Amino acid sequence: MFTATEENYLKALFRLGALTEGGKGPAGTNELALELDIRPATVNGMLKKLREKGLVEQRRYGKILLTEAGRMHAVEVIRKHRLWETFLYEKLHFSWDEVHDVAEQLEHIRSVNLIDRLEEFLGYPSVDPHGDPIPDKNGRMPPEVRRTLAESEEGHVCRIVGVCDNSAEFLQYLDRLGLSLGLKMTITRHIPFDGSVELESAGIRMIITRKVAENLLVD
Amino acid sequence: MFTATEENYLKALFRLGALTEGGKGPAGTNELALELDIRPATVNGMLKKLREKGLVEQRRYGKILLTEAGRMHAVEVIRKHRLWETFLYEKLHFSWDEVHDVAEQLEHIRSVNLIDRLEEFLGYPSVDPHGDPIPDKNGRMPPEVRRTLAESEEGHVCRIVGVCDNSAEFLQYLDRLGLSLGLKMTITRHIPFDGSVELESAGIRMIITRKVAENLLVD
DNA sequence: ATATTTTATTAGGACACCCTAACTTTTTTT
DNA sequence: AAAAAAAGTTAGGGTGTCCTAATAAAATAT
Repeated sequence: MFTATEENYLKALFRLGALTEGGKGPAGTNELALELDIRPATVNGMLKKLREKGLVEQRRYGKILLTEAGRMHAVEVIRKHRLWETFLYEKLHFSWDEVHDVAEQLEHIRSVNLIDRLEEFLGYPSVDPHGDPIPDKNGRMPPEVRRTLAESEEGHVCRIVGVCDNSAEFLQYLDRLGLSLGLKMTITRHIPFDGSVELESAGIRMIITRKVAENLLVD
Repeated sequence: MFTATEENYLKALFRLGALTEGGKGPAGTNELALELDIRPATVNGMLKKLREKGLVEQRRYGKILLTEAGRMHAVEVIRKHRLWETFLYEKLHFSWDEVHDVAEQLEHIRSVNLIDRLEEFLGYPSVDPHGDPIPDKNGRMPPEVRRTLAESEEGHVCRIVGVCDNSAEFLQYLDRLGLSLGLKMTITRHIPFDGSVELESAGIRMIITRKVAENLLVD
């Protein structure tokens, strides 16, 4: 049906919010090229193909929008990616920052049954190891409740459910801080001076910077 | 390192026994083309590339031999294929005849850790769902004890551990006969007239043809 | 409103992998 | 040993995905 390359274009467009409703609004050729790390001229050619396949709408010199078919398939690929990430993390004990690159390959495996059976095997998870929601087989995203640690109230007991920044740099830094997915903690204090957050977890007290707090999602 | 296409060529050569020691001996361009369902002219070009990469040895108009590097990589791909097949069969409950096509894609996923972690997760299996041995991470095949049902002695109690013929046609036929991997049975009688084998399993008596018996591996 | 900058597109080329048709070399048959 | 058959190779194309360089259109700044 679709090549791995085409799927990557759709996924990137979805990430950029190339949807009519909500999101950051429609994307342009250059923006997409930047996201994919592919030259605009190449992207331009590929967009022609995606238009002809009815996955994308775009007028000459105009912005790019995913069609309903395009959006559906993008979500399908995202679903595969997140389920594979969950598998790698939970079953094969990959670390938080290792899962992405492998999932990037696994998401393109074509099989009628594979992904639904994987989902069943994993026990129908609703979020991946980064805390991102996993769409169901009909393309529906579970309702997302994203509150960052920075927004959480003092005295609140919560659990890390995800991150905003998915870079290996950030994820490795979290590991060094001893912060990992699922970690339960108490927010001891918000420090007004620089926005740092003081918290306590497993008897250990620590202070994390505002920037880290803003990139940690909690329940 | 290697493309999926190159890996498929190496795998096919290994299957054809393009090794100095043992096997069916070296393969030719046409034979390889037939195995891969690719035209000889195309195969010829690809062989040039594999020669330049040091994976294959071949003189003009001569037979093809895998080099040590070529053999090692072929075995690595076979290892991946068989471990994925085991995963699909045991964990995701794919049927015997469904696993191959998906494993054919999964075997090309590139990752330093993935396959070793998968192997650990599966508990270091020594054979795949078809009864074929799974090479270890150093490329060594476990000793293969392949006895077919046709060669088994009367009165012997054994278990189906694999098949010789991997075609979907055969595997589906086995399903219809109620024969599946791991099935325990007693060989009641060898019928000299046509080579049929009478057996008993879970209180049910059945007769299978010589051809089927020759394609069933037992322990 | 014109000049500048940004964005989109076209033109022309490269590489991987596949094809058919024609040709050459080797092997087999007679 | 010559003819026929089989196996291997070369020539010339096609598609998919990428590139750089040049050009055209749109958006922004002056």
